[in-house]
Amino acid sequence: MYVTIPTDYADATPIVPLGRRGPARVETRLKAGSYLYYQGDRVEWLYQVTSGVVRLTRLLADGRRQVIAFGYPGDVIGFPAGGEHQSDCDALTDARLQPYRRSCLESADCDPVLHNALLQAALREISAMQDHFMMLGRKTAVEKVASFLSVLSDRVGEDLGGFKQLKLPMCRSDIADFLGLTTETVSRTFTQLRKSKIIAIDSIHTIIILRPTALLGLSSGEHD
Amino acid sequence: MYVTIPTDYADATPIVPLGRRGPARVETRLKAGSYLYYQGDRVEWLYQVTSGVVRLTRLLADGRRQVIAFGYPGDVIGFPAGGEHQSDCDALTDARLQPYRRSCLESADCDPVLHNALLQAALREISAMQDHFMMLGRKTAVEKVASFLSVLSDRVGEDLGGFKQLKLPMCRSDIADFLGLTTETVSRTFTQLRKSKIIAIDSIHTIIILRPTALLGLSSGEHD
DNA sequence: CGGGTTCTTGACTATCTTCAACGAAAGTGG
DNA sequence: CCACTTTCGTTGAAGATAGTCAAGAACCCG
Repeated sequence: MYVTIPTDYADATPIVPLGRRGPARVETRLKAGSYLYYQGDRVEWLYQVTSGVVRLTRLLADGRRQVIAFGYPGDVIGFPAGGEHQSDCDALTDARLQPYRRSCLESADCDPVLHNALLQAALREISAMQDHFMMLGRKTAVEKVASFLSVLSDRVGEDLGGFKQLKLPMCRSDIADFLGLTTETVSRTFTQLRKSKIIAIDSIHTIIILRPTALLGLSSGEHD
Repeated sequence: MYVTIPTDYADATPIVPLGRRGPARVETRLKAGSYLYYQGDRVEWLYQVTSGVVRLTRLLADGRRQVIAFGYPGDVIGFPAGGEHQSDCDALTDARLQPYRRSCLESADCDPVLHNALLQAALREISAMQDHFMMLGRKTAVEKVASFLSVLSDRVGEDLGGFKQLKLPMCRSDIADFLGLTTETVSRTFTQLRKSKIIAIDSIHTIIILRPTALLGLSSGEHD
């Protein structure tokens, strides 16, 4: 998932219809912290996250890291290029994933409906990544963090007596590497949002959105 | 094209085999400055650039702009999401483009070879965009500009008695909006590279790469 | 309870942006 | 064809945003 400006996630995350013809599908289970694949691995499978959260990362030679995306339920991950995985993937929480053969994306032979669903997922991915370009290239720290929280709370926030509660399974440095910031800046920005009563920090990994409209405003450049 | 770290463009830009079965294909001609499509337009066609250079852009409400990509010969542009174009596209130079029906991407019925070629182009696009994330999120101004020039000269530089000459059809603000910088910073970085004898600026839109290895070094974080 | 990791905060710094001015290049109309 | 205007690129000075370095607090896990 590319957390940018809110989009219609009802559209964005249809549950892919399962192919009827393939061999029996076994859901993959992944423990928190374990890797699903590494950059350079040959791609045999794509996956749709069915529960839990995974993290896609890339490394630069000198250790700088970019978190490419977080994979939430409904997201399809593992699109190949040149037959190889383009990032590392590991689990932030225990996760379950539905695997699909790479061949189902690359040819319609095995199941036309599934083929098309995977293709549409790839096209949505391209569009979402374009949004993320704007985020990385043109937004300030506050705008980035506000966008991040805003989109996540729309997508996976839990209603909590008028407010929305948001669990963040990733650590601050993951958020930083996703948004192109440092952990310190992320932390300071959280504090700033807390002090202006836009969010409350229930625990390090649990945020409560007090004023969603204000948060949304900040995410697109309104001041204060 | 996403100008990031050099990749193997021999692989990256195969000329898509033309479908044999479709109706006669007419090449689209586009004059410099004219638009091919706008964000929100319904997608009828994808295009492969056959000559010239096009520019894909997105705008934020307050006028901030992100150049998503430059389309050079071989690049496929116009991937749809939700049936709509996700960016504006206009021509930086007179350009010719080979159109392909959107249906050829979305179904293998019309021409399986073409369908697969377009699909592979979409997958390469995803991978290239991931590289560009690293560029936007984690690189300094010098690294960004050096990467930009390095990749472009590999891909479209012309040999010139030992050196490589590079024509830049885009203006400084296009480069800035592509790299997530300001025009002033781009301009200053060009000057800096010129003063360290790594490039020469023949005219505003013509660069000569004097020390490609040094440029490549800068693009991945070597100092000086 | 203790040790290690993660998060927060502070002080300082660097990089990049902003604002402004000027020169060069390109487009326009007489 | 030339003067005029406009746009684009470069440069300088000043300022702001985010990064770096460092220390302490909070949290987690055995």
